[in-house]
Amino acid sequence: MVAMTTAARKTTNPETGRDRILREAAELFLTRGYAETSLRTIADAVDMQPASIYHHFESKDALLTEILEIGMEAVTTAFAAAAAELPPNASAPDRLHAHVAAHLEALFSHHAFTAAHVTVFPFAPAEVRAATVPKRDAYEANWTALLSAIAPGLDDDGVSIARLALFGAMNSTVQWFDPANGSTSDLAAAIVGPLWNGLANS
Amino acid sequence: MVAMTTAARKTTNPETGRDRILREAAELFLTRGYAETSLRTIADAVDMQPASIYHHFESKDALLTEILEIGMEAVTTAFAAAAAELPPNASAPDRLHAHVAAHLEALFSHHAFTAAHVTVFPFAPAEVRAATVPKRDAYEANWTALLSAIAPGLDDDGVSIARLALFGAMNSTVQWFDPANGSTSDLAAAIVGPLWNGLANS
DNA sequence: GACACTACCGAACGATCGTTAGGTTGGCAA
DNA sequence: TTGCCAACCTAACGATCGTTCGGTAGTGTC
Repeated sequence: MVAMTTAARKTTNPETGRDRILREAAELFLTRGYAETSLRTIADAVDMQPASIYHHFESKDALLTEILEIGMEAVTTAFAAAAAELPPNASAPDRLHAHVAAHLEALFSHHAFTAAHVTVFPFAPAEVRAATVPKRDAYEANWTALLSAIAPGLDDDGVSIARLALFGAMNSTVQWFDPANGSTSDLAAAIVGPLWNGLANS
Repeated sequence: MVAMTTAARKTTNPETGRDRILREAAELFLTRGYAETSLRTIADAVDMQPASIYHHFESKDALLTEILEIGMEAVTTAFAAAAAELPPNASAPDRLHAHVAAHLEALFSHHAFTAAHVTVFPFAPAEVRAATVPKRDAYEANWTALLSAIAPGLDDDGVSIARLALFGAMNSTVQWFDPANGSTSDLAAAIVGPLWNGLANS
C-alpha cells in the first residue's frame, strides 16, 4: 500500500519529485507569500512528508533561491531570444514591443518562477536576495541599454525612470492579466502603443 | 525606574502609544513583510511588551487592517483634494499630472501606510484583504473615470489596462524613488510626460 | 481618600515553525 | 544474491509564534 503510491505517482506523473517540489513551492510562495507558506504545506502539495524535502534541498531558503534563479534565467533567455529574432533594421517601437512581449511571455509561461521576483523577492531573507541580486542587475542592464538606444532624447535619469516605470507596469500584469483573455503579444501592444505614441494620441 | 520610562516617553514623544504602534508596525510590515514581522519585534520598536499591544488592538490582523485603511484614506483624500484644486478648464495632461502627483505625494508622505497596499496587501490574510477591498475598489473607480475622460479614444479594456499599468508604474516608485532626490511633482512630470506625449517624442 | 479607568507589565499557554536523526524501501549494479 | 544508493518515511527537537491571564502603577473623579 505504501509501496503503491510511489509507483503510481511515477507512472501518472512524469515530473520528478524535485521538479514537482520546485513548481508547487513556486506557486505557493507566489500566492501565499514565502513566510506564510510552511514546508508542511509544500509537502502536502507534493504528497510527501516535510522531512523528504530536505533530501532535495538544503533548506527552505535554498529552495526559494533556486526558484528565483529559474525565473530570472527565463526572462534573461527571453530577452536574448527576442533580440536575436529581430531584423537588424527593426524600428524602435518594434524593438520595444518585441522585448516587452518577450518579458510578458516569460512572465506568464514560467509564471510562478518569474512572478516570484515581483512579489516574493522584496520580502525574501537577506541572504536569498543577495544571492539573486547580480542576475537581476544584469537583466536590468539589458533594458537600460535598450531604452537609451530607442529614446535618445532621454538622459540617464529619464532612462532609469522609464525603465522602472515600465517594469512596474509590466510586472503588475501578473496581478491582473489573465492569459485566457488574450495573447501576451496583444497585451504588449496595448502597453507599448500608448506608451510610445502617448495617451494624447489614443 | 520603571515609572520613569513612562513619564520620560510622554514628555519626549508627543505621539500616543497607539499612534506609535500604528506607525512603527506599518514601517516594519512594509520593510520586512507581515508574516515576517512578529508582535515582539513591533513591541521592541515601541518599547513595550508584546501583551501591551493587545490593549490597543484586538489582534495582529486588526492592526494591519487599520494600517491599510489609513493608507487608502490618504490616497482617496489626496485624489479628491487634487480634483478640487484644479481649475474647471484644466487641460487633460494637467489633470493627469495633478492626480499622479497627488497619488505620489500621498504615497511618500504617508509612506508606510499607503505603500503597504502595494507590497503587504497581496499576502495579507484573506479576512484582512476582504475588509479593505471595498475602499480599494472605490479609489480605482476614481481613476477609471479620470482616464476615460481624458483619453476618450480608449475603450473600456484600454482604460483598464492604462489604469493598471499606471498603478503599477506609480506604486513601484516606492521601491526605487527617494524623495530626497527630488519632489514628487517632478517625479509625476517625469512619468506623465513620456506617458502623455509618448516615448517617440522624448 | 476610596474608586474607577487607562496604560502598561511578567509569565505563560498551546500551536506551529524549520530542521534533524535515524530508519525503511524499491530498483539497479556487480 | 548481495550490496548500494536515491528517495522517501516516522518521530521528534528547540525555537518562535500569536495570544491570554492576572496583575500594577499612575491619573483623574467624586
